[in-house]
Amino acid sequence: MESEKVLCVAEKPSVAKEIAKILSGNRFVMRNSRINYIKNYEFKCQLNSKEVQVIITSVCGHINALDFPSQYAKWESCSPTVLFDAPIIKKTIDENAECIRENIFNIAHSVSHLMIWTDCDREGEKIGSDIVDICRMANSDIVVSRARFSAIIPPQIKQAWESPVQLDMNQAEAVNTRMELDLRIGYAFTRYQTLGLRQIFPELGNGILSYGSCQFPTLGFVVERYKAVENFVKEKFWKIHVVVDRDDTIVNFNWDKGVLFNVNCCNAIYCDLMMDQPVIATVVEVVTKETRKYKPFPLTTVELQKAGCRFLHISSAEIMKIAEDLYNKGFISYPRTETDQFDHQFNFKDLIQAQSQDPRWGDFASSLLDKRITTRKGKHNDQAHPPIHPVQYATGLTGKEKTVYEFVVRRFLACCSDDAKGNETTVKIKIKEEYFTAKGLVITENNYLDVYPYDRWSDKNLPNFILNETFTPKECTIEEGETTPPEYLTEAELINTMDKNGIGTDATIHEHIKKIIDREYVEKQDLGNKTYLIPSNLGLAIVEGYDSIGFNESLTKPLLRAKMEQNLKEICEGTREKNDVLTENVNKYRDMFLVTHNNLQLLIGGSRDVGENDIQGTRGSRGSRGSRVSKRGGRGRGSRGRAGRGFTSARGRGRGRGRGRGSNDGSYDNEPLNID
DNA sequence: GCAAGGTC
Repeated sequence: MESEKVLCVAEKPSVAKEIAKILSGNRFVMRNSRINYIKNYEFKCQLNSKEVQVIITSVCGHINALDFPSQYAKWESCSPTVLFDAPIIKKTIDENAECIRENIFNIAHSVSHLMIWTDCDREGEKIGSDIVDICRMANSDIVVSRARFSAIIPPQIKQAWESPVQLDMNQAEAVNTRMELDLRIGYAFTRYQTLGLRQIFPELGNGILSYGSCQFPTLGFVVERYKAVENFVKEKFWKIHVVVDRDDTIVNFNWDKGVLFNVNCCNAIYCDLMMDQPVIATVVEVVTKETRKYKPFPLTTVELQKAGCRFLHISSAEIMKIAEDLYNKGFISYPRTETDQFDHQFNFKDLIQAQSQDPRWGDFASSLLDKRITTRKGKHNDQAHPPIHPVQYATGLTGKEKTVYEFVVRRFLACCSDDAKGNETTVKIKIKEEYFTAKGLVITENNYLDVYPYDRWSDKNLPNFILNETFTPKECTIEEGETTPPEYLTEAELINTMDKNGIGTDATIHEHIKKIIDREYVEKQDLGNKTYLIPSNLGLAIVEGYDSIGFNESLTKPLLRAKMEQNLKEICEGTREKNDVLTENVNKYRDMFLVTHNNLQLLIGGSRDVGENDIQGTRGSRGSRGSRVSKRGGRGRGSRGRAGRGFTSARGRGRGRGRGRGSNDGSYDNEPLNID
């Protein structure tokens, strides 16, 4: 009797290949599909002490997407509000996805079992459920199971093969919900904002003013920091500073009280200290203890992007492109991972060995080979991918690829090394009743710092002080200072903030940042030797406009997305139904849409005398920064006095044919939008 | 032409 056939489908080609290698012991037949990067791997394998025939293939991320039926495709075909309730259709993403579907469909005819090997996360369950649908269409009797693995290494994969579980349909439903909400809300607000603002500012041309539940909070973070800088009010402070000259070394002692914001208070203390001359300081504490500079955590996508901006001066979008290229060439591991801990069975030695031939870090790598490797363990594990690490020694790389590969290797070797160690000495002195402290550092072991130049730690020389000795300081002065404003947001900080607030995923954070730049809501500016993200007039005006409407839950803050995420989690946990969450969220956003529409004057001009001051008018002082609209020329005069027109739909009132009602009397007629 | 999420 012919043995049973099992079809295994992974989320991406590289995983299909790895699983095939592991389960077949590298003895498989590889067949092409109609897409050159999708391969089918065939071999025989034991399952429950029976021999089965296995075919492993993959999809390439999502197969299906949601869309509105074609009659809604034209922006003017309906009022944007209709999109909150319009029917939605499921379709194959593109022609490639169609070929991938066909490949699976054809194989499914001839197999009895289907095993899903997509990533073990929410999106993976959804992709898996789409694969099941395809296979059931071909073969309604197919027996379905799901492999659950926490890393693509032999023991985990073998374990997953032998003890499969069932797909988690709750998670798939959560993703279906997310897809539908993102589509409805994103399209409705985007069309509304775009068509409406184009009416008011024709110089926007064909520019799109998009709304998205991730891109708006991202923009919000940039604006929030910008305003914190602009609105910053300096405050003066005073402090007492002690300088000691010993053994030809100047030692600065910092006041334990830090700074005081009351000059009289500071003066009183200072006068008291200076009353008896000469001033006598007594050493009350000399302590030396071992200190460490911790080696880095294993590398995640978010950390790679932050490091790219900070150390390598490469934007997050570009570093992801480069990392994906390095991955596709087989030099580094999968670059989209949240995992910051290596599996305890991870094979470090072979990977370190491979690096030992390099003239730059080879000696360091060699020195690790006879040591026991321990790495720091972060708190994240996506159950699918290990931290980013080099998988092969690479030669012949140039430019930024070389830079990024070098970073990945050095980071990996740093993780495998030891913390840097040193001795920190603290000297505390007392003058009357005031205490002052100085610290020194002697580095005793560089360890990881030798291979990881991106971190800095340096010796700080401190001469000898003896407990209870007394001396007269060289100087004891009162100093005035003032608080300094925060800096504008850097891309690395933005990535961090998005990550912490759950805006976007490791694979999409950089896309959202790129999007708000492409939309000209935000621009990059070099100040000094750093690059900052600064909102354009347009970005600032939109955020201020929405914020001035005063929603309970701001469209430009992360909380709204967080609540949606919480609802999705409830679907995953089985405590809420998809339709329940859909209805609640669609209603919520529809309400916000209507409130927006009823407060157009606030959106387009804030509460600042709409009709007289347009957005440019209120932002005039910042015009020199080269905003979207001013760059396109003539926004100032051209749009002045037009803002009061309010949002109007393009339909029924073509551009330039407006009747101009409501433009100067502050009244708004919302009817023309046709939002019914 | 619009979203966010996968991935090549």
